[in-house]
Amino acid sequence: MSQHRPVGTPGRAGAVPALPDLPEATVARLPEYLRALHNLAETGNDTVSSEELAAAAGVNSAKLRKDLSQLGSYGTRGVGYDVALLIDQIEFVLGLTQSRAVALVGVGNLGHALAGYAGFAGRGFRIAALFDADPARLGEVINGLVVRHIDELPQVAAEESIAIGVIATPATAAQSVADQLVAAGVTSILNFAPCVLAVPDGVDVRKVDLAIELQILSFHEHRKAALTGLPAAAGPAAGLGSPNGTTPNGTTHGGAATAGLTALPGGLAATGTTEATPAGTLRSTNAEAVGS
Amino acid sequence: MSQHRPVGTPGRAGAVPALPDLPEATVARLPEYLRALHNLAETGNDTVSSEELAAAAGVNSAKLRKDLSQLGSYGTRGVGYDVALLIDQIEFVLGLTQSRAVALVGVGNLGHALAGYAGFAGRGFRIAALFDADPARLGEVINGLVVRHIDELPQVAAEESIAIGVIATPATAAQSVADQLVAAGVTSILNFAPCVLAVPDGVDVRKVDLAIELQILSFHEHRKAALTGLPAAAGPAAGLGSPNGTTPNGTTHGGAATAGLTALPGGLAATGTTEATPAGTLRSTNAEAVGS
DNA sequence: TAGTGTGAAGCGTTTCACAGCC
DNA sequence: GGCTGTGAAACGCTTCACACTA
Repeated sequence: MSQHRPVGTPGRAGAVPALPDLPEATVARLPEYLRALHNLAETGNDTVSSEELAAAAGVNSAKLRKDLSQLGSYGTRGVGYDVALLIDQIEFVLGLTQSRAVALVGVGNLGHALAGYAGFAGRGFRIAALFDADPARLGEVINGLVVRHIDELPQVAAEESIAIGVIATPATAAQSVADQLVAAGVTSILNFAPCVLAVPDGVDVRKVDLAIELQILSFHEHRKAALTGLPAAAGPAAGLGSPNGTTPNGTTHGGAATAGLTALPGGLAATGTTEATPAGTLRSTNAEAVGS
Repeated sequence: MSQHRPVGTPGRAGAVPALPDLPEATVARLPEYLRALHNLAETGNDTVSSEELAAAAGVNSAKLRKDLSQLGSYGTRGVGYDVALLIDQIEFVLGLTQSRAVALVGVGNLGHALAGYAGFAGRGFRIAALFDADPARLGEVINGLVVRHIDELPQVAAEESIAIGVIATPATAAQSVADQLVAAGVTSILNFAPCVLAVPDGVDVRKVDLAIELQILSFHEHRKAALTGLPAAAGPAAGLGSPNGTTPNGTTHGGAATAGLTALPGGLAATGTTEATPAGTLRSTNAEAVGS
């Protein structure tokens, strides 16, 4: 494996060269590397060492090198990585050489924010259509897009070649929306509703749940309080030790944070693609929601 | 370890009994179990088997049992778990017996949505204060709270005993905000800005980045397309196989999804608490933002 | 009989340390 | 000399399978 196949030549997607079987953990970090690389490129850097890039992405250099080597990366010993080249490589692997059309369902509180989010276009995504079931919201124009009824999803999805859907509805509606997305040909779903979705094989689901993120932080607060013997939050940064120490668990206190999971009882926060359950089963009904 | 210490008696937090050293992966799943349990309680269930609860939470029963046994759980062989008791246990471990005050910084697009999010109160959190640096936004009332200038953070944090901060500002402002939060005594941060934060030891950071979530989904789309030989998205659900099959990687296609990481180049999506970098270093400057 | 609790095996990920190359 | 690429060790998490118990 001294020269792992380059993963395919960036530039034209279409020849679709064999994609390597990247570890999920690596895939999850590539976007972070990509962001760091774009920053470096903007500040005029042509090359980076694994040490520098790792610092910018919040990981250690060994991990970064191993991740990049999985791509059959183009580093130069004694020098580092070519920033522009690496950007192309990663964008190719992530399938970002084409702009992907995304359907957003649920234009409530959160849905509005997502629809207005500027960070998509620059990252390879285009919100192609907005949907909702609430008649009161239909016709509303958000960021230049009209809110359509969810029944129009099949046609629009076909017209716009939509393969990715975002669910920002209340939990009660999420499963039904997921079913409709799948029926319309969507094969990847980002779910902001606080519930578990059952989808057929071949469909990827990622969950983002804010409340769960906060609850995980709460656990650590609780632990810290238990350790110091203080019941509540202490005053301004009292005994903060030396910068960055890594806890056995991988949970790092201090330093740049990155890693873990999430899910929120009525909110946001993200988990990866995983686990299987008897599809069609469970249809949890959580009152509070994110969207409308 | 036939009878792992019960983790402490739920009810009064203050005696602060020794919290067990839970694996991060377990901690990240507890909130999901909790949500599932609340759903079950609402539908009148008094007890659940590991099989049922696992299905409702989107994990397999072995994992669930192992997780709950870490808490020194109160299951009954041949019967299952007492729903109410388990809820108490998990809420205690997560430190949710008290309502935690949260400071939200950045009331732009996303910040607004978060401030108006109803799912907090019911989950043990209370947004106690809103901050922004933009003079145009000061004084604005969102959901009953006035937007204050970030300079007021120290006083307010002390008055309200705020230990958790949420950053929903542009990436350019995030590090500075984090520094101010830490200086005000905040020891847990949920970061929605697409950048790596450097914080002192003892402070936990979790990152939520929507664009990264989408990019991870994009990778899977890319892979699926490469496998089927189709360049773009196929039409409506064509050859979807049997429900739920688990891929070697842990990445599951189909079935309920949960797990992984996230981070978004200008957006949302969550990662866990982790990794360390030379604190104080890097201060990436990413143009596009989330908040104002 | 039904279902929890848990050693032990299996896997994936992280970290180490260094060979190899520029 | 400096830095990448990578075997191999270490670690943590997941899954299995079954002893144990209500």
